[in-house]
Amino acid sequence: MPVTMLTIARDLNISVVTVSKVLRNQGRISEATRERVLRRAKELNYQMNWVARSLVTRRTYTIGLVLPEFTHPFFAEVAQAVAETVRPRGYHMVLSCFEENPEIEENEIDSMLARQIDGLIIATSQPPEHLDIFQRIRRREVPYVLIDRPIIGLHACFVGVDNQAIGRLATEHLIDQGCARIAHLRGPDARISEARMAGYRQALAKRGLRIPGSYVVEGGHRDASGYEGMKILLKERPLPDAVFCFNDPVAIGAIRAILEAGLKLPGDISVAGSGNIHYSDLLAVPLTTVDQGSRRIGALAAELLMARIGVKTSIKPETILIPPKLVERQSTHRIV
Amino acid sequence: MPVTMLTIARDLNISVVTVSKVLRNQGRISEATRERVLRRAKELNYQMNWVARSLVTRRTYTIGLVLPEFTHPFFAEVAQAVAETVRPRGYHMVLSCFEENPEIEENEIDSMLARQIDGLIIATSQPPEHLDIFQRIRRREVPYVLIDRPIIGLHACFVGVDNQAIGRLATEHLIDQGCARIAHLRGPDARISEARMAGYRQALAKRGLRIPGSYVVEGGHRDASGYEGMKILLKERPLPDAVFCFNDPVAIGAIRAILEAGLKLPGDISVAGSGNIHYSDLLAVPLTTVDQGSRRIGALAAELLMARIGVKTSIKPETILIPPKLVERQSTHRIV
DNA sequence: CGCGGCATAGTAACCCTTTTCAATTACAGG
DNA sequence: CCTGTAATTGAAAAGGGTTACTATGCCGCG
Repeated sequence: MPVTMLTIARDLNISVVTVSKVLRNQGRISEATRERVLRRAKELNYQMNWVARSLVTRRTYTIGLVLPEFTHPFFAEVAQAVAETVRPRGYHMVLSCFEENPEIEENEIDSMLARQIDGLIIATSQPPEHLDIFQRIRRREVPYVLIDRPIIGLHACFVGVDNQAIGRLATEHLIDQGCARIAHLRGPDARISEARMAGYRQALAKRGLRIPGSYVVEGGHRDASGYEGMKILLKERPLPDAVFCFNDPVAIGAIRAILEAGLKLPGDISVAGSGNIHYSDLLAVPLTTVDQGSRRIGALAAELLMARIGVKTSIKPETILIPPKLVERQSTHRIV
Repeated sequence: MPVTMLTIARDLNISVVTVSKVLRNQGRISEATRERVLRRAKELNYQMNWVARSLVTRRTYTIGLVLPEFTHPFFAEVAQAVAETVRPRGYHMVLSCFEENPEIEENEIDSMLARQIDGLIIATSQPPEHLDIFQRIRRREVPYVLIDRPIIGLHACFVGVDNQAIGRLATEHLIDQGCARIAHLRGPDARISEARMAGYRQALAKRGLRIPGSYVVEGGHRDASGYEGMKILLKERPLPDAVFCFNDPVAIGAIRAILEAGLKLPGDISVAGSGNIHYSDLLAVPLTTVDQGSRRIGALAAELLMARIGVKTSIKPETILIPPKLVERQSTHRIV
């Protein structure tokens, strides 16, 4: 019932091969038949069956984007950038969200591989001791690039932000504002969180500041854990005069806790986050943050991936670190 | 090179048909061969080629989600809900973002159809006079459900919020708070925006309030146009004492304009939005808004679609209107 | 007149799986 | 020993394209 190349071929008393060649603009075809084919195709409203084509060409013109969640503005922006980069080149993007669950992530990737996607962009949650899935990707010879969360020792492309620089940038800024008792609400136990904390410590060391160990509180990556973490910090004596937060949601949670405690912000405590999420300039207190260039990460990752699709010679993996940029707002204004 | 059913079949000296049957748990197969096949498949790490399967079954187990943008929190939440609903049923989601451009939307949908997706969820930008694309979808007999933006007269499933109720709810709330000069920053010229305005007018009429026509300002759907629109409203005399905004981003823009003008919020002017986007309780002034149940919209649309995939008897289109819920926050607190 | 060369069209095989239906085997019953 | 039935297995044909190679016709040229 659906119109295929065979329909056109029979109508015109030619072979499907000729139709195929015309439709792909490939091979020597006389102008006359080319036009007949094109016209009939339009009349019948012929649409290529990409599944059939994919079966033989082994290209689906579809890439997979695997993210922990979309509702986090950072990932939403990455996704949009990837989609926009990839669309003009005729690629589709299948999107999967694994809710920070490594098993779901693994299954989704396997399932994408089974569907023969041409490439993968992944913000992985795999622990460093369980990297099977990447071997499986490699065995299939599907190019992939990691974003946001690097895995050291994995011979793979990576596009992300320089997390240590984020920690340095934010902390130095707080020091520059006159803060001396700078606490840190760190993220979940993972590479990123550690890098940011390393930057934090580095900045403190460079400026000769010593901070009690209890000033660093481990938490999650959402506002709820920022709220809880800040409540712990608020019991510290002496009270910190600044907090560098793992990311903006955590900072937002922290701000809520601070304001609830009746403290002034800025004034009693300054807060800096990271991510520069949309609307962070419209919060209760406009948030000083570090921009991670989420759109650039998405666009660059997509371009890197495109460049690797279809080239047999496995090029050397590439790592792109986007330098972060401080965005100064009210939450860290100097108290005069 | 890749391991296929044929690889397994040859290894075991049986036919691919048998392998296929085992792998699908279908047809009568002796326990002995079933186990041999399963074991060999695991040994070889066999992965089904879904493209090949799709070609014959005409099912890709992939649905398309077509949105104007992901960075808008509403759509991000919808997307996440769709993904989570669809994943446990073995479906993938290809996501496309058309940047409010009807032509891109059309192309993307066509291209998804060519890739044989099993169903579509669309937040369309097509003008009511140009509905070709929906005919094309229908001709392919691909089920689809519209979300967020209905098209009257199009015999199609729809899941969205009751926009008129949103306008009523927000406006009545403002009236209850003692406001009498209630302005409206309406959205772009489209059905949604009109419905919300209709609800706004309805509430005013019901309470016997008359409002000058200049109190309604047309704009876009982003914070920038809320900012501009509010600046226009601020020139009105008498000054409005409340604004019902098309959505939260517009409300956020309006708040910025109000605060910049040195007015008190709430106090001089109350602001209500719609959407209840993540973080709207953490804004400079926590925003009273109307929750649109974005997650429910995504989940219900996905379920509706799933229910229609694979059933030949084209069921009657269904319309689900989610009743909105008022979320009261500081931006409309009664001034005592 | 025969041959090489070019432009165009077509044949057959293949991509990997499912589906339909026929073939084979085993076994019970007459 | 023959027949009928049930349980397994397999052969062949899709499904809609692409690819490599072959066939055809026409031309100019030695």
